[in-house]
Amino acid sequence: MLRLRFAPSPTGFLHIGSARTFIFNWLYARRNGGTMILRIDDTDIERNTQQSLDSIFEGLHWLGLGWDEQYRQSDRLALHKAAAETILAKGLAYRDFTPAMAERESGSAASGGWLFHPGQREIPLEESNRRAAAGEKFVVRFKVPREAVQTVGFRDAVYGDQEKLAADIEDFALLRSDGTPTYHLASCADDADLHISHIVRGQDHLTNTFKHVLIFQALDATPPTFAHLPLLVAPDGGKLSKRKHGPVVSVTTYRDAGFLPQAFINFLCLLGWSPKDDREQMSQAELTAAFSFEGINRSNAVVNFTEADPFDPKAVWLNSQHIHSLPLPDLAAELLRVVRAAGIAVDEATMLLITPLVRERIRLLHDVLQVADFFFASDLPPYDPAELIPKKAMRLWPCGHWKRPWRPCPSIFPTIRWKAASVQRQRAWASKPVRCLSPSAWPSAGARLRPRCSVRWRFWAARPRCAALHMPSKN
RNA sequence: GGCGCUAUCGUCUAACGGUUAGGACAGAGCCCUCUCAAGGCUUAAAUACGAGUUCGAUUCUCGUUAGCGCUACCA
Repeated sequence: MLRLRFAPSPTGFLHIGSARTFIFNWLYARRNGGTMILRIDDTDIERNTQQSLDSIFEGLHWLGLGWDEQYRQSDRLALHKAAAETILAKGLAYRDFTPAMAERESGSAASGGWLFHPGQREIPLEESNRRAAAGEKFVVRFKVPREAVQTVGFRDAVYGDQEKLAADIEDFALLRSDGTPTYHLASCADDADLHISHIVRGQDHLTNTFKHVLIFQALDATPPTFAHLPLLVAPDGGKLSKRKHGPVVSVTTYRDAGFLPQAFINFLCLLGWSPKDDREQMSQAELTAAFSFEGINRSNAVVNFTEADPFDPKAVWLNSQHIHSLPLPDLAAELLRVVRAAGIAVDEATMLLITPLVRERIRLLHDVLQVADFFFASDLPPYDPAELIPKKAMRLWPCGHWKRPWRPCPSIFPTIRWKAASVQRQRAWASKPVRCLSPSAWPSAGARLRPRCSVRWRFWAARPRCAALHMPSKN
């Protein structure tokens, strides 16, 4: 049974990178008939905010993809603690009584490469139990096996086989000194309990996965399939952060600027994933049908934006394409919502009349407020009548168009003109020098070429003439 | 510092080891056009660097460089 999960933590608004992770999880689940689970990873009580939680649900609801099951880690603390007890009882973890502050000083910065606190690993279980019962503060750490096990490995569906020396993995914490589980423990315990089959998440967790594999093994659970996604980064290659880049990294900003959710999803999918057949505009059904881990790229993708132009131009273009292909009544309904939200009273019938007039002029839904403002104004600003084209200068042509009389009607003349142009173009192509026609001009002259190569070369040499034949016709 | 991951036009990306390195966005030009769009056509623009394997490397291997990630009682 296929079970996928998206596990955001409510420590900030819904980030576009998180949204993409959700979308990829969802696409894989829907593509293969799996179950989509939303799990709120709220183990960090101090940083959680209700506002963040609201932002996450707001964003996810706008995307409109939905999920099948929903959990909250804070409801499952007993499970996490039980998991920690199990690992401790097996002798695969130990209590570390080092005070929290001392660690910072003697930690990674000074020695460079910190693995564990000396002496803590070897404390006998009886002494450990006694000190814990006496009320001494401790952290439960995973006892990374460094003698028996040489390497930890797993196969990533995107990055391939991964292996790491156990000697390079530090003894990470499972339980904090206040008894609450850390992310690593809570996440793995829940993934095992919920029978998650595929973990699709950001590449920032790639090196954490070695730790997670160890936890899964300690819990006698088979590790799920992992698929890590390349990260979304800012134009300077750095991390996308709200503090540095403002609201452009929040999903709700795109909603409020007039993006269509399907266009936004389309855009995010094209960042780090490709259908490999040059398709750009894709519907939700097409995306679902085409999605696979093989199409996922391995390098980080830049989201292009500037202060003057806060949205990636490609996202805006995709949005305009989705607007063009949206049925008129649907688009009218969307625009009506936007216009009414701006405090303008319009009825549906009027909006339906305005929509075809603005459809090709708007790239974001909110552009309608500028492009069609004169429809909503009760009195127009003053203008120079000389700028207007007098009606009598126009003439109704047989084809049904209003045109100036001295200009030919487009449906009568262009056929001939286009033909002329086409002939000219063909001549231009024919006169263009075609390289590599003779074998002596082939690269590495004299080298033995396989037969199929020469077939290819002939095809390429013949291409210009084919191109002339495939010139699009006017109608 | 240690460990890991990555590297194709400005950006997103394509290319069984054999292509004139393809497409899209953004840019430039032309056409269409009463305007603005939309659309059509054209154009400029890339395999980070250095070795190796091979008849042949964007593709495989190694090194260098650069970027990113992890290295928390954050997630």
